[in-house]
Amino acid sequence: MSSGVLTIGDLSKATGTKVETIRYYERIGLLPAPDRTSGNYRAYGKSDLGRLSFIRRARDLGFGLEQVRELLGLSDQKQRSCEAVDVIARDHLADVDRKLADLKALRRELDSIIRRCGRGTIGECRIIEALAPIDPRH
Amino acid sequence: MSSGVLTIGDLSKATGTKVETIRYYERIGLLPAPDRTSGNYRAYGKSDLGRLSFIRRARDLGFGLEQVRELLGLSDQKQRSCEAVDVIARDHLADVDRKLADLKALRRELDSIIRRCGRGTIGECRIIEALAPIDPRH
DNA sequence: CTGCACCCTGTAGTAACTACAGGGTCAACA
DNA sequence: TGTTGACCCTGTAGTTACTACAGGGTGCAG
Repeated sequence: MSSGVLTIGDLSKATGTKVETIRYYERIGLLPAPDRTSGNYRAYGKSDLGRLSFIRRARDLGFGLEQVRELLGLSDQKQRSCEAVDVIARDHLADVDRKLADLKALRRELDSIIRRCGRGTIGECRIIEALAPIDPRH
Repeated sequence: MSSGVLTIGDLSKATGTKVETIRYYERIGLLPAPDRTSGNYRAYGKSDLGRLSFIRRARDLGFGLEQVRELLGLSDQKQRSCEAVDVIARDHLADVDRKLADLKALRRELDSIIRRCGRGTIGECRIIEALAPIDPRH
């Protein structure tokens, strides 16, 4: 495969995405169906690489596929849709902050359990009682 | 339903868990099968509430169901040597620390997106380009 | 010309729920 | 007493975001 043409395997290696996942993204319309070679192989270009990189990165940041689709749509129509992107990102940030706080709390609890445990107070490892406040969230 | 007995709906409300999810947890053995009333309703107690609270909290923090199962095992096997418990707990602590680092990094990214996007001049929003570096991760 | 790595389609499996369908139970209210 | 209406039951099938085959074709190196 010469010049700027990439196989699905090239895309896979370049982005760290499994080949099956790339085909899946095509199936659900996140990636456009590429041209085919004479042997029916998918022939990708540079723009496909960029688009897939974006998808992977957004997924890595915890955006759902529908959110990614929305973000891609916003960038496809090169209008001033910055506000919409901002809303999506802010929404996600709030979620991350909540998880961060919870995780810090869990870390503290786990750490104190380890300290109690290490000192040999057998039978006092009450992890559930420590970690399951009756306080319901959501 | 009088005294300390809770219906599945009570548990659902108290923990923010869907009724179907509670039954699912029972099916896969995360929650013990509770006693039944004369009308075949599930009758839960306080300890079930605590256990479910813990499961939800751990799930919310990104632990998989198998990890949750292991964490629950920490508290169930109280007669176990403290040293063994300590090893498992430390392992989970490492896991928590990794998640914390990931989330912090994610938070930074999102925050920078929002700052560039929300405050930036409309029409200079290059979020998609910013999010899709040719640099492949993983 | 024969391996072998790679590609193709299609289907089915995974985790962790979530949503019905079709029916039973229970407390309240007229 | 009867009848709503909210709640419960089991069982099955759908969802999200992949992942893993099965069964077969392509392309290049030796």
